[in-house]
Amino acid sequence: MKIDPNNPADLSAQIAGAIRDAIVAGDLIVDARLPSEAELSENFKVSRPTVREALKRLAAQSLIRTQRGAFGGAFVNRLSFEDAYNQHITTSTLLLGMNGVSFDTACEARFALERACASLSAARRSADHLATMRVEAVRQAQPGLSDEAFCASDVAFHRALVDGAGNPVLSYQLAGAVEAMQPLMNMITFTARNRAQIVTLHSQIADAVEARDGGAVSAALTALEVYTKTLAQSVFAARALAAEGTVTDKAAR
Amino acid sequence: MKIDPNNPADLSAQIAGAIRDAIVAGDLIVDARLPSEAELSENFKVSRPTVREALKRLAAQSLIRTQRGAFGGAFVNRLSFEDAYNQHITTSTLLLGMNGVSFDTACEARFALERACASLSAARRSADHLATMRVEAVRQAQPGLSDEAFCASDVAFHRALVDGAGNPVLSYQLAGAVEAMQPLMNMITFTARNRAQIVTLHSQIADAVEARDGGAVSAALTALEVYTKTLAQSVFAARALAAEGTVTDKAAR
DNA sequence: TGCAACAAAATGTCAGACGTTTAAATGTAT
DNA sequence: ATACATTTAAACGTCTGACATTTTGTTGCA
Repeated sequence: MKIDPNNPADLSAQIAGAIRDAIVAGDLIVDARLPSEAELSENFKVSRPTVREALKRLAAQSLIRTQRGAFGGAFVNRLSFEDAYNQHITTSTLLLGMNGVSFDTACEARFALERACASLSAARRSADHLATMRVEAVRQAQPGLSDEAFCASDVAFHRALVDGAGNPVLSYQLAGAVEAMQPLMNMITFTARNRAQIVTLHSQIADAVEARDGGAVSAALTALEVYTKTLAQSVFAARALAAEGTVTDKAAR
Repeated sequence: MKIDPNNPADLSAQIAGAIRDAIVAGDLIVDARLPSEAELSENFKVSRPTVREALKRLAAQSLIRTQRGAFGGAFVNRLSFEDAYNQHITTSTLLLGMNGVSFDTACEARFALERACASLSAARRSADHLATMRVEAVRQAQPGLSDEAFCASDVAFHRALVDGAGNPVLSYQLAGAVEAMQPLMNMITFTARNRAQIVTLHSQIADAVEARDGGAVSAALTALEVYTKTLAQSVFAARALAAEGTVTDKAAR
């Protein structure tokens, strides 16, 4: 694991890679303590700042944690579901935002994945999950809600649906799809009628979950997907038209 | 964005967080150049090594890239699907490996997500995707294959199925679920009969995809899920029994 | 025995320096 | 004036050495 080709570039990246490989391969188990920075710098024949940069890279991925003081040091971190959630959400959000992913594509992926949870959630959801869904649906029906708060509640609703499946791996995977959509959803201005329609569909979903009818959950999700897409389409079309108008206005001057 | 509380801990983490927020919020767009390390260290009132540690954290998440030389520096990186794949796979693999996730839980999540792609892939797959699935199924039927190679081919097969849906967001999300299962699958020793059964189910899936019958794909996936679970169960049971035997042997001495 | 002071180990941070890479600016020759 | 070679400067990559801070363990005293 001490292998370090002498030349090409970025020693800290090479060192981080070597340690990461050791962790993934299981050579370094959870809570194992890495050698101190001074020892690492000696082993790898590099300076301490270089070692530190490598360790920071690993810390950024939650692969290690550091502890100060005597008998402190860097320890292999147990990657918690929460850390993984957050990383996944950040990555997914940036991926959608930076690659010109269309609303339809993201929407399709999100609802396809959510339907994957439908029958499991219908079968296993606890009373808590159902209650959360009901609470969020009520919140969404309140008139004074800002668009951002509406979207946040939407995420919470779907989160409860997904968590109802009782499979943390599924929840983790879905977190990226559901939460990463929020910036795209926030671009939409919802009219009162839009919201009412969405709340109706949410209530249908909750009803189906309450009845433990996976098929109905799936169908309601599909209806919501279709409605969301048409809604987005009309909003974007209106916006494009407005932009066109602005251009025309400018040209007319 | 220059805000930096004076005290608590880990300046480099705070700086990395501030820059990351600026990127996620869109204040720093793709390919924008960050100030030089010297300028950043002046702005944040910290030393250059500290700034560098912060930048390495961001580089570890593929949020920035650095370029040497005049007019070089740190630039906001366009997060590619490939970078995101790899990060997601690493995170997912560690998450499963470190948290005692049961085989059944991971398996359930994987197949639930894969079924989410079934109808889309049946409808949209190209001839290439189908051909890849056929090739991998043939490869899996060859006798001399090692268990690792068999599992790798399994991943390639399912990868083609998922990619057939033609939705890169879906492919990205699924990559974590499918590839992260491989270490768990590698723990299973497949008999010739096991493999034959799996190849049969893979062929059924390919047939259904060829016929563009999403329902049949979904059903075959479910059959494969059930078979995989029973297979794993028997393998683990046999292994537990063997361990028990060893203990008994030792006790008998 | 119990508590306080001290020592040691480790990370966190800083300052300054040198090497290397790269692109732009400059200069020279055709 | 253009083309090419040279110089220059900006920036990152790395190193050395030092100090600050935090935490733990141990010693010493009451």
